[in-house]
Amino acid sequence: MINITLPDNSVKQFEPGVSALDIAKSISEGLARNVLAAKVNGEVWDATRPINEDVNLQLLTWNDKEGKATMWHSSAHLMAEAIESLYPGAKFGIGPDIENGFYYDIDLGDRVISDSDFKKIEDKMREFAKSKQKFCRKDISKQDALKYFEEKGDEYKLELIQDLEDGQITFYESGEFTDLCRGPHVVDTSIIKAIKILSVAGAYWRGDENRKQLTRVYGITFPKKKELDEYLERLEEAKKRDHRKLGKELELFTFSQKVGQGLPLWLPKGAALRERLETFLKKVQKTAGYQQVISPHIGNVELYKTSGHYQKYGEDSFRPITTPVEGEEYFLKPMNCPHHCEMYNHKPHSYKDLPIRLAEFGTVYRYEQSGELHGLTRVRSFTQDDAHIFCTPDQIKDEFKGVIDIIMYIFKALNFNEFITQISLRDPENPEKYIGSDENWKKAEDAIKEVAEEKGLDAIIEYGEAAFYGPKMDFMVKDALGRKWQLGTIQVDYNLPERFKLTYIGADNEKHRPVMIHRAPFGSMERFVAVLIEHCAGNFPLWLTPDQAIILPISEKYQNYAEKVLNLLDNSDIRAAIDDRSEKTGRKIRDAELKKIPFMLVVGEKEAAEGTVSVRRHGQGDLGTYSIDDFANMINSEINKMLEK
RNA sequence: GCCGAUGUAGCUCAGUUGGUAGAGCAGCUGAUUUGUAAUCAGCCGGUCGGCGGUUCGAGUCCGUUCAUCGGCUCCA
Repeated sequence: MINITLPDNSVKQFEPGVSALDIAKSISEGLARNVLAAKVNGEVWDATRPINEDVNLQLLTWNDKEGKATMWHSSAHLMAEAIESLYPGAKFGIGPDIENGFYYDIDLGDRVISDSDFKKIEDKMREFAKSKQKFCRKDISKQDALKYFEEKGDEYKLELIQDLEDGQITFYESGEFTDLCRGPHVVDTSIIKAIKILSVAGAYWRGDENRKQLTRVYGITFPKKKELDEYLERLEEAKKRDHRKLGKELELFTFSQKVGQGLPLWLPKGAALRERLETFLKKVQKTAGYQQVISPHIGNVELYKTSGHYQKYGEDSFRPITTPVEGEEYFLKPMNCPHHCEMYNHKPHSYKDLPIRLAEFGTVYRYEQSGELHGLTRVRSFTQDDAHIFCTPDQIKDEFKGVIDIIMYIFKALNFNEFITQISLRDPENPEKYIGSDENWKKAEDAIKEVAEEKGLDAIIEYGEAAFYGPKMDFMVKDALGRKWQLGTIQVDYNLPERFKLTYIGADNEKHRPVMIHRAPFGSMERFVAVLIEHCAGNFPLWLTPDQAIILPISEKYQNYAEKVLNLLDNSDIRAAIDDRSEKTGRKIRDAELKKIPFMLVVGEKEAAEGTVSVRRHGQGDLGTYSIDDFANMINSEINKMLEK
C-alpha cells in the first residue's frame, strides 16, 4: 500500500498504480467528473497516470490555475485534430495554453484560415469533444519519435525533437491526432463543452523574424457554456474601457491620416488633463531637488555619433534633416539623454554639486514599425517625463530611493494599486556583453535590490534583461485587455558618461566619471494617459478630470444664478461649466452622466433663493443640497486627501 | 515590416444576387421653460478611405495603395 497525503494533510492508503482519478472517485463521483489533472509532489500530472509511491496529492479542477491550463492545453490538441481533419497535410509547430485560452501554430501550406472558417473548426472540435476521446500518454524513443514525424513530413516537430533528450520524450494520442507533448492532459475530451475560436494571426516559427511565418489560431474553451458567455461578455466590457474609444468619446485626443500615423493630436480637454499631470509632477520634482531644463527637438548628427545611437539605430530612424550646408545633418531627437549630457558638460563640476538632476518633458520621435502603432500606447511622437541624474556610484542607492518615492506617490494619487515591478540585471553567464566595471555593476545591482526590499516592492528579478549600459527597474501596468505596458523606468547608465566624457572633480582633486540615471515615472505622457484612461474607465481622479462639475439650471430663469455659482466655484479653483441648453433636467443629467462629469449641480428656484446647489454625483445619484462653500470644501478636501504624501 | 480582418455622414451602424445611398444620435433652426438618465418638429450633412480596372452601369466584383483593429517581430 502507498500513502497519499491530501492538501488538508489527511493521509489515505491505496494500492500502488492507483491514479488521481481513482482517488477522486473514492472521495466522490462528482469530484471525479470535475478533475482535470493532479499535482503530484508539486508536479502536474495526468489524472489517469499511475502513482506508485507515497506522494502529496492535490486534485486539480477548473478552479485551479493548473487545472485550467491543462484543459486549455488539451483543447489546443483538440483544435489541432480538428484542423488536421479539415486541412489534411497541415504541419504543426507548438500549441500551448496561455493566460486566457490557447493557440496552435500551424503551417497550412498555400491555404489560409480566416474568421469565416472559425465556425467549421469549432463544429469539428465539438464533434470530436463529444466522442469522448481519451488522451493517452506514451513514452517513445527519440529514434521512433523522429521516424513518426519524418513519415508525417512535419519538419517543425522534427526540429523540436532534435533538441530533446532521448528517454524524456512522450507522445499524446487523442482520437486521430498524435502530438509530441510532455503533457499533462485531461482524461478525455468530453469535459470540453464550450468552444470558441477567437482569432488568427501570423507568428514567426520560434519567434524568429527570419524564419517562416506560421498561422497562429487562438481559442478558448470552458466546461460550461455559461462560463464562455460570461468570458465573452467580460471581453466586451473591457473593450468599452479601451482608451482609443474613450479618448474619442471624451474628446481627449485624435489622430489624422494627413498629419501622419502614430502622431497624436491632443485636443483641448486632453491637453489640459496632460498639463495638470505635468504640473503635478513638476511640483513633486521641484521638492525632490530636480531642475527643469529645455532642449530642442533636433540635434546634429555628431551628437548621435557621440552617443552611439547613430551607429546602432540610424537606419531605422526618421531620415536625417539636411540643410543648405553641404553634408550638414540633423536628426529628430529619439531621446533626451544626449542633450542633457551636453548640458552637464557646459561647465566643470565638483563632487559637491552632485547629484545634479535635470528634468524635461521632452518630446521625442521614433520611427516605430507601422504594425506596432497602437492608440496612445505606441506612437511615433511622444513626450517623456524624462530626467537624468548625474551622481557618484555611491549615490545610486539614495537616488533610486528618491525616484521610487516619486513613482509610488504618483501611483497612489492616481489609484494605481496593481502594478508589476521588474528589476533587470546582467546575464551572469555573459558579463562581457556589458559596458562598465564589474565593481560598479555589482554596486548598482545590489543597490537596486536593496532599495526594492527596503521599499517593500515585490519585484521580479530578471537576469540578462539589463541594457548593455546598465541595470534597471521598470514598473508595468496592465491595460483593459490584460496587455502589459511599461510605464515608469529607472535605468543606470555607465555608457553615456563615458562617451560624453562627463567628469567631476572629487575630494581628491582628481577627475572622476559620474554615473547617469535615466528615469521617467510616467514613462511617456501618451502611454501613461492611455493606461490611466483604461484603468479608471474614463472616470478620472477628481483632481485630474477635465470638468469637475457641471451646473444644470432648471430653466433659463436661473441662468444668472448658474453664472454666479460658476464664478464662486472658479474662486475655489473648481473647474465647472454650465449646461444652458433649453433641455429638461433629465436630459442634462443623462448627458452629464455619459460625459462622466463627477458632479452635477442642479439649480432652480429653491437653490437660487437659498444660495445653494443640489448635488448629484456621477454614478451615485442625488447627494442632497449643499451651500456652495460646503460643496467647494467637499471637493477640495477630497482632492487634498488623494494628493497626500 | 509580416499574417488575418475592417474601412459608408462628426459618432454608431443598415445597404438583398452590380441599377449612381439610408437610419438613430450629434449639429443647425424653431417651438417648449422644463426638478435628477433622452420634449417635439423641420433642416443641414456622404466624389461609400485613395487610385486604377471590369461593366451600358460599381458602395457592391477585381487589382493596388493608405489607414485602423487582432496578433507576430521590434521597442534606444
